[in-house]
Amino acid sequence: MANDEAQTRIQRLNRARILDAGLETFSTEGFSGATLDAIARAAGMSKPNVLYYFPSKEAIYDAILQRMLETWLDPLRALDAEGEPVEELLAYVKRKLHLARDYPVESRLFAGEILRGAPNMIDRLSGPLREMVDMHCGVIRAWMEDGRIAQSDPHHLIISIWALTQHYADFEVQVRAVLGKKRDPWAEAEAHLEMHFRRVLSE
Amino acid sequence: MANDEAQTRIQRLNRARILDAGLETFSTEGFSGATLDAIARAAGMSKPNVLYYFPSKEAIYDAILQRMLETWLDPLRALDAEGEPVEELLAYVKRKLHLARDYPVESRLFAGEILRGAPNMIDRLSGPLREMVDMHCGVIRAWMEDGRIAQSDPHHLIISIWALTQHYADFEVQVRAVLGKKRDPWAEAEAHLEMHFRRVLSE
DNA sequence: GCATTATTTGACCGCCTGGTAAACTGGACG
DNA sequence: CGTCCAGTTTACCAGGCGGTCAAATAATGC
Repeated sequence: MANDEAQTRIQRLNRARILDAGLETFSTEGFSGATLDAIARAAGMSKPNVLYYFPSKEAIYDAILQRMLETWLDPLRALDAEGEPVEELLAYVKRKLHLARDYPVESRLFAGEILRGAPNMIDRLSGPLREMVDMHCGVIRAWMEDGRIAQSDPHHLIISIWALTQHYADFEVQVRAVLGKKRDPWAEAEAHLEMHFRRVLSE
Repeated sequence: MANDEAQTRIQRLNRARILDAGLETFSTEGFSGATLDAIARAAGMSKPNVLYYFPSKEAIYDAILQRMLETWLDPLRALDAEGEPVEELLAYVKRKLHLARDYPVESRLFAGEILRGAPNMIDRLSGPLREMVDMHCGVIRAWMEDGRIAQSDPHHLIISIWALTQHYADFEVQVRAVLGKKRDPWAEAEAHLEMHFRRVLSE
């Protein structure tokens, strides 16, 4: 038998196709609403073939969450302690907003999982994610103590960035409904958030 | 036959019990994940009895959404144009935050419906809700033109209030995971948001 | 009391679901 | 050619789903 690591070209391809199809399906239908048939159809293969690559529906879901957290959150790791604080944080907001804009599907899947109480993700939240946030908070707190940005709770500052950027992706229908059809939510959001956080951060 | 309006005491009671049970079930399981059996069990009656009061699962869901929007959003209608602008808006933030804190189930159901693209709510979003928001924006815009609060886009200001307050309810698991077990998200959120918006609104 | 109507339920149906078994395909290697 | 095996599919199953029906039970009006 092949060992764990060995994967043929076709295996990698089909696994990826299933994960892509599942991402789309789970994010729009929810975990219960998504059916294996729908995922298989979206992946362009038969249902048993899907189950040839993954042991169960939940295994697909878990694999999607894992892949997402590994790749999706990557641009958020950097927060340069040596940079100019305000510009550094505004760049962070911008990166996060673009992440939400360019990967709304991932954003919604993430939101859906958390809405349900994060049954398949809670350990990653209080593990890796929390460490990342705590690291950021260390940098931010230092900036605050040096008087380079306004004082506030670093954790809640991060939370507010996440809340505002995610909102434009997750609640896009509501945002569009409230703004009307002729406006461009994402462009406006970028301008508004820059000004918004400039005020929040300025001493 | 009884006309449309006539409802016996027991009808009102049981309809309400079903809506309460459905609210709980739908918000934690999602529309597809919630089963009529689960709703019936939560309401303390048999499944056919539930379907005696509502023609279908979706009818229950719609009725819940309607009741929710009518009662849940009520405290947000008021925005006194005669009051002191900053305090008026901070009071609005506080009301919205307490709404999220005291009715997290409603908040999550609302969020879940919007995540899915608001298939059963889109008309209410672009109708009544939008009118309410536009009204608020009128008051806010007047305040800005009088130079009583800082200039920004009123719609996005409202959106930012909604985003930040909803986030603490809808993403409560994540907030708790990031903050750690010993902290009190809601108390901290209230303090942080007051300071946050004071800065955003101050000239 | 009785008749009538409103409410409740157990039994049931057809459909769809996640998942399985076994057979089939096509290329690699001898 | 035949063997082998990763990859794929057809046929299928047991259980759960939303929903129906007819019969039983409680209220209600007289």
